Amino acid sequence: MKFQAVRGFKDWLPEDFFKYHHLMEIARNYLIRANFKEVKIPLLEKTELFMRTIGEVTDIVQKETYTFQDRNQDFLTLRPEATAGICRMILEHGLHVKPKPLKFFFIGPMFRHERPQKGRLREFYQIDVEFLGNLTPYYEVELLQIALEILKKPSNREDLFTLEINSLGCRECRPAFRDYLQVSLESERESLCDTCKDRLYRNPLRVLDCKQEGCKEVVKRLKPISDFWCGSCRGHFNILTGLLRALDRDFVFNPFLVRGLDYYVRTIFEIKGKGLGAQDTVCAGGRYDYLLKDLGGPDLPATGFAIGLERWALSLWGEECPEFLRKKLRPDLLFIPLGEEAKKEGLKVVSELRNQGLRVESLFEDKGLKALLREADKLGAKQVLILGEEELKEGVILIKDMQEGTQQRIKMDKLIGRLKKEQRVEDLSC
RNA sequence: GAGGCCGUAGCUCAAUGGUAGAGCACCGGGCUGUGGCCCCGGGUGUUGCGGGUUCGAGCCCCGUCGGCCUCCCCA
Repeated sequence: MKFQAVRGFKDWLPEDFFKYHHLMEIARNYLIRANFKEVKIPLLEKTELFMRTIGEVTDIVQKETYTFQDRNQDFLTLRPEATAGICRMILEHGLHVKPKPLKFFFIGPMFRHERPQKGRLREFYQIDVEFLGNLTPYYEVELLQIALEILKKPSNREDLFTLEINSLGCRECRPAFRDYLQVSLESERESLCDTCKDRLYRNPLRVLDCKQEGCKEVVKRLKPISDFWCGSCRGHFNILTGLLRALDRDFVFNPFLVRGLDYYVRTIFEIKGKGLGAQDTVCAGGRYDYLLKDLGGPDLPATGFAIGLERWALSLWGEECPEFLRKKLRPDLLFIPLGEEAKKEGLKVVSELRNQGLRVESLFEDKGLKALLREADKLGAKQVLILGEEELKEGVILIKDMQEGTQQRIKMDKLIGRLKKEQRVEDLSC
């Protein structure tokens, strides 16, 4: 084969499409019910936007973006996440003056140049949800509930997902923790891995997230970030977790949870899926209270999360396409004409049936009825319409139920009424 | 970006360094007015690609591309 898809980029075959579309629709419907508004942002932004928001020294910006110069020599970057673009959109269109809270969601592909493995692609879809406004813990818990409800909806199983939560503190209290980290890590510098030695100066919080044994040992002896929370952050977090408990929502307080994007402050969280291997974060998010202001906008607290579509599907069904979705690949009706006249008439019939909302496949083949029925069987058609010379003459058509094996002849002009009554054409989209 | 394992037909997988195979799928026929079953026939292939070693390479070596796993990072 001469050409193959670019590494880490995947085709969606029909089974995949049904799978992903099904999940996107579940998320979309749920978010609309919570009165979030769907938006679309461009695939590309000026590179500068991502450097300013995600952070210049983050891994994402330093080594994972698809960045290039266009014909005007402008530096452009394929979006590695959606929050930056949404904030830009809000400010560019002055949406921040509209009544609060602002609630948006966006579904689309993101791009990161990482080494592909299970659950990690270079082009992957995110369901991105953003909430901007006067952020009380109630709103935050509401948002967490939305994430959890969406994730469990397709399977109705909550046990597939676990919520981990932490607070990074605000701009008042985080510097103290950062200083403490730097000082105490400095004294144990020799036990740290090379990347962490580097992180010590550039982004010490990330050492907390390191998986190297040596670093983990050091981290274990540190005081948790919660010791440094200011009164306001502490109070906020306690109310939030209290609400979760009152709602019987399971969660794990993980004081070592950090995020890879610099704009996060205060509450952050990850939802991990089962059976996913190393890449098990299905959903992640948190607050970015200062982001809008840093971009020259108003002081507007905000929070959001993103669900990784492919990972979500993996956690639910593995690589498989579940039977209930596979079924939807099959046509309800298959039209089989016999002879040239029947084919001509058939063009009218199938068109009319489709206009009435029925899902119809046609087989304009020069084969015998036996062969055509065999095709019908392979296609999994529920019912077959047979139109031959005899039927044409009499103005009738045959309806054969493939499962029952029964067959009826019916007047052409009564066909549509009859089918509409019988067939409950549900959601044809997916 | 680093390390390990892997790459044979559309799919799942065989083949001691000695003529590339099986099952499923697919195509044609038995079968031009009634499917599922059955029977017959067909291998559909640049063994990922490019070099090298060898009388001879799917097998050994090097490179490369791709996949999986781990690190890293995150959705």
